[in-house]
Amino acid sequence: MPVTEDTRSGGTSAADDANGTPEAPWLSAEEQGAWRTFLYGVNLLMENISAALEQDPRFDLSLDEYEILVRLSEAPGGRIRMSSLADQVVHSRSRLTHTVARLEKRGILERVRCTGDGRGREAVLTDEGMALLREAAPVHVASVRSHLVDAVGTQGLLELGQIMGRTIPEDAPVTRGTVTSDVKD
Amino acid sequence: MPVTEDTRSGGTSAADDANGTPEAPWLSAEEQGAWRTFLYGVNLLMENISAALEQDPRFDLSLDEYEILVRLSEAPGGRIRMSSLADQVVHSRSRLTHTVARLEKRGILERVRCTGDGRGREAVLTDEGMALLREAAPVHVASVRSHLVDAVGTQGLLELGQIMGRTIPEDAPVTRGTVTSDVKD
DNA sequence: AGCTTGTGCTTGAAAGGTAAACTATGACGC
DNA sequence: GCGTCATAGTTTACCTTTCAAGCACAAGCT
Repeated sequence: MPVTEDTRSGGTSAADDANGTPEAPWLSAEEQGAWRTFLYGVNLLMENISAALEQDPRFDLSLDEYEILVRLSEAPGGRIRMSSLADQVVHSRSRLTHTVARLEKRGILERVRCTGDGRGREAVLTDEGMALLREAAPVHVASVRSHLVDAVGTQGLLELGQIMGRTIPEDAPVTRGTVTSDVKD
Repeated sequence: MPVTEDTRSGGTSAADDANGTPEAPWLSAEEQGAWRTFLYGVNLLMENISAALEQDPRFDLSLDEYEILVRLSEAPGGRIRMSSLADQVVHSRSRLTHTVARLEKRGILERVRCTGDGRGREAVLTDEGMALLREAAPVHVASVRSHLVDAVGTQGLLELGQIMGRTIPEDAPVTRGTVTSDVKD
């Protein structure tokens, strides 16, 4: 006896009837199925893509750590302020502090004071970090290809980016720039 | 100086030139942007949707725990074998053991021996668990609506499901059934 | 029966993540 | 310049996940 199932036939899931309660606007069976598939697919995809990077003994980088390196490598001067970096990779500040501390211990990046604002810190990619990233990048890209692009095609990937882009608020950090150029909707 | 950027103009990212090395078939700028947006969007979305459930003091359920309850509630007899459940929610066996142990301690489910195979265990949803799920479901659905469906529309959601479905292998557990019924591609 | 191998799940320690308190700096009012 | 408040990061304690054994039952062999 499913809990999250809508009984209304195919419908557009309108706001609920006019009694007082803020009644649950359930998802239609179709929506529900799509959401489940999406969630399962994303979980599996992330699992696979993380694994590709982690299992390679040359790196010892999680996908999250890799993302940090990528962001840094693309930033001017290879440096980004901690809080901004945290937002970009969607981590709590605390989590970023821990992760960056580990990476710093490995010599992959450094932390320096912000000039002009003594409170802030910037993470700066070291040459070793850059070298590691250069080694890891092809492996990562290959796994994105094999697990995602090969399955859904370039068009599918562009659509995924296009649609997910619509969930991202206007004032979100970075990313939105390169979203879509000439995808015909 | 970006590491993961393709220099070839707009291109279709063909397999590489004929020298020996398994050269990295980079992503085009478009693909790259889409992947980034997708990744960022998914991270943010999961963050938001988890938070909605976790912040409600009535439940104290992570999204992963919630997913476990949903799967159980939909299974015949409210029971699923541990390994199958692990696959369905994309957790390691160890992780599922720990999580289920915690849920069991809270009286939300029970673990019983499989009849016929003494090695296996089944997780069984208790009445309390079912009650909790019934309470939590509307909250979860509401957050999926507000963070995803309201942003991308029903059509967008169906497309997400459709496309992500293509990344899921044939022999994957469950989910694939309800993927799409009459989405025109 | 008695081994050996395989499978299903659990355990326990270490690594990683979360949440709340804490430190250090800057900003503002007076 | 001094008190208050806000902001940026870090620290600490606790909880969760991972990783590498480990235990229990099943299955096959001889």
